[in-house]
Amino acid sequence: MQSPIAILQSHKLRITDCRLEIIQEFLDKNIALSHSDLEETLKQQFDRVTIYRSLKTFLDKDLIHKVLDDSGATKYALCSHGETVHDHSHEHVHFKCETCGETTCLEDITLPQVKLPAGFEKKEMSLLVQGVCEKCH
Amino acid sequence: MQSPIAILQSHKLRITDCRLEIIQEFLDKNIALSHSDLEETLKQQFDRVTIYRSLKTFLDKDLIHKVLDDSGATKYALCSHGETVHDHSHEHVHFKCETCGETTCLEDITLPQVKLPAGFEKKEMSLLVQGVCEKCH
DNA sequence: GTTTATGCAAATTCTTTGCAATACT
DNA sequence: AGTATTGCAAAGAATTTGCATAAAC
Repeated sequence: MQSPIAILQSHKLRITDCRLEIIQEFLDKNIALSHSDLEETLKQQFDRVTIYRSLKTFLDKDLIHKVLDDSGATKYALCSHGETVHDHSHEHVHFKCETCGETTCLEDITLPQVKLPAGFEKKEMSLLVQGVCEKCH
Repeated sequence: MQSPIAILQSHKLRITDCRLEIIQEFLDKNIALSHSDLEETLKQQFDRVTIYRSLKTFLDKDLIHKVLDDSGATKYALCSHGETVHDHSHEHVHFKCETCGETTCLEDITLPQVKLPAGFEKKEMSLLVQGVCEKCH
């Protein structure tokens, strides 16, 4: 299905060890990851800066997106697990477990229309639900 | 209505200049503020650390809450502007303007019920809408 | 008078930048 | 070969901690 190499190629990015491992980690874990999460878990040891720059590049190329988090940590997740890259789901729904701290994407949930006050233009919506996940019950 | 002194007293907190000014700033601006926002705008010059600790104390006492932000900055807003301190506090709806960067609370909007997958327990929900506010149009 | 908050110094963590060396296409 | 990425050093934010002084109750 989705291989790290294919993902990089489809975003016209050069294939490097660091990038491959980061993407692999996102695919494996399937939860939102922060820079320090990656720094700790990547098998190979990469420079902190390299990981920062990889994340920035991925953000710029819409390969990952930021996931809201209340802890102050900046977390990221892969965009559109499926194939539709252009579809640009500007709606993000995530669940963060207060016990284990893991943030997962709730794929199936669609956000209702929100009617904003006059003069406000909506471009993007993110819903973060916090509670306890099934693993921690 | 809501005076900084009354707010501190009702939360059983000592009344100090720094705390009063921080609360006054939240009341005046009525937008989510970060530590550095406060550091820049408070009339009196307080130590960075004092502001950090005031915010932490306010968080602990549920006088303020964190407001989600994609920029990495940790922002805060007063809890329950009105008097109703009951259940509504567990739903936050905010609008962040991509142009001016200001985050405002959308009081009137109520979040729809979200049905989580089995095993997930919901405790809190935060919706962040991003776009352009009326001032920036 | 006791308790709590403040200011200062300093330590940590988080993130960015410049530059030469290296790897990718 | 030419361009982009990496690693290293170092700078700059953001946040936390310890301790003596000062302020609040």
